[in-house]
Amino acid sequence: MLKAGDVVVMEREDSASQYGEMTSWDINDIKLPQDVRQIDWFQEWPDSYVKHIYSSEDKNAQRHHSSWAMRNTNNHNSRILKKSCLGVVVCGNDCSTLDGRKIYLRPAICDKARQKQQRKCCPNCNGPLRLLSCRGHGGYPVTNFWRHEGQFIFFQSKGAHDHPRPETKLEAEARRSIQKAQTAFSPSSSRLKRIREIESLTGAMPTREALSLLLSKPDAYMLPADFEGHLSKSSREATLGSCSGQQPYPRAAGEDKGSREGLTWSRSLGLRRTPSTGRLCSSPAIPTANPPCTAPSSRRCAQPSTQHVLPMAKCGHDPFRPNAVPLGNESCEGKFPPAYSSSCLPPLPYLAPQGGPCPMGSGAQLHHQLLETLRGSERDGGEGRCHTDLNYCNDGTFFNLYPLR
DNA sequence: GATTGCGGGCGCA
DNA sequence: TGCGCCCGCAATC
Repeated sequence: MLKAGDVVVMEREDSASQYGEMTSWDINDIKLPQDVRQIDWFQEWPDSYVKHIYSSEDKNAQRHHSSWAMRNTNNHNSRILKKSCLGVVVCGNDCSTLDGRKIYLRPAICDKARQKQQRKCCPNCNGPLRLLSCRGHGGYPVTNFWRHEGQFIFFQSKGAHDHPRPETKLEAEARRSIQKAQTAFSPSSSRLKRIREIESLTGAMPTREALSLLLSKPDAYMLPADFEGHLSKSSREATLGSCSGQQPYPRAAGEDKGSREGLTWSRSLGLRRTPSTGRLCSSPAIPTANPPCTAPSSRRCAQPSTQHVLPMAKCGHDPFRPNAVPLGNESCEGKFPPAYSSSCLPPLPYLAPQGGPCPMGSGAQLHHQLLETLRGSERDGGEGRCHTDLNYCNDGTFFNLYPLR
C-alpha cells in the first residue's frame, strides 16, 4: 500500500492535476494505467474536464468526497461510480447581505431532503429558496466518475460547473446543527425562564452568570452537548480525513486553487477581521437592515446563523470564476496556515447577530467569560477532547459561531 | 433524519 | 448502447 515516502513520488507541483490531465486514460477504459508515477493531492473542488489519480488510501477519495453537492447517479456500471452535480441553492429574491454577500446553500443530496429544503426560507431575507441546477456539461449536470483500480482511485470530471460553489458539507452540517440548537434553546428555553424566575423571586439583580446569559444570546451559545459533540466530531473527521491520514497531504498549491478558494470563502464566512485590529469585522457583516428583502429582521435573526454567504464585490470574487481569486489575499483569507483546507478546519458559518450594532467591547468581555467557561468544561471533559475548538475561540472564530450582542 | 452506494427501470438520441 | 433521471432499498452516521 502506498504511504508517504513510498515509491510513488508525490511531487508538490503547482499542478497536481497536470499528470492526470496529460494522461490519455479515460475512466471507461477497460484497463487503466497502473504504472502511475505520481498521484494527485485530493481535490475538494474539481472543476472542468479534469482527471486525477489518488492513492487508494486517501480517505477523501475513498469516500468519493467532493465539496460540490454531488448525488449518486446510476450508470449501470458497478465498477464506476458516477455522481452528478446538484448545483446550488440560492435565494429566490437574490438577496445580499449588507456587505454584498450572496446566499449559496448546499443542496441536500437526498431528493426528499432537497424538496424539504426548498420549502424552507432564505436564512438572510426569509425569501424563497431556489435550486440553481448545474448545467455545466452540455446542458446537463457536471458528472464525476470514481473508479477503484488496484492501488489507485481514478477520478474524472466532465463539465465545468456553471454556478457558484455551495457551502461545504461541513458548513451545511454546522448550519443544521446550529439551527437545531437555536430551535432547542429558543428564548422561551427553560434556562432563561429559570433565570427570570430567580430574578422575580429574589428581586435581586441577576448574577454575573445570569447577566451573561441575558445580555448575550443564551440560546446562541448554550448549546446542547450533542451539538458540541457534533462540531468536535466534524473537526476530528475532517482532520483525520484530510490532514492526518497516512499521507501527510499538504495541498498542491496551484492545482488546489479550488480548495484554496473554498477555503477562502469559508474563511470569509467566519473569520472576517478588521484589518487593523485583527479582530472580527463585525459591522459590515451584520445585516442590520436588508433593503432588497422585506422580511422582518427578527426573522432573520431568529435563524441567523449560518447562512453561507460568499464575498462578491468586496473581495472581487466572481463566484462563477472562483479560481481567479488571488491567493493569499489577506483581506479575504483567514489566518490559517495554507496547508489547512476547509475540510481540515470545519468551516464556520457566519452568524448574523440580531439587529443593531454589536457591542464589541462588552461582547469581548462576555466572550472571554464564555471562553473561560468552555475552558473549564474542556478541562472537565478530559484529555481526549479535540482542542481545535478552543483554538477557534482564540482565533476569534467563536465569535461568529456564538455571536454576542 | 440525512447521506451514500447500489440497482431496477424508463425515456431519449 | 450510452446517457440522464427517477425511484426504492439498505447500510451508515
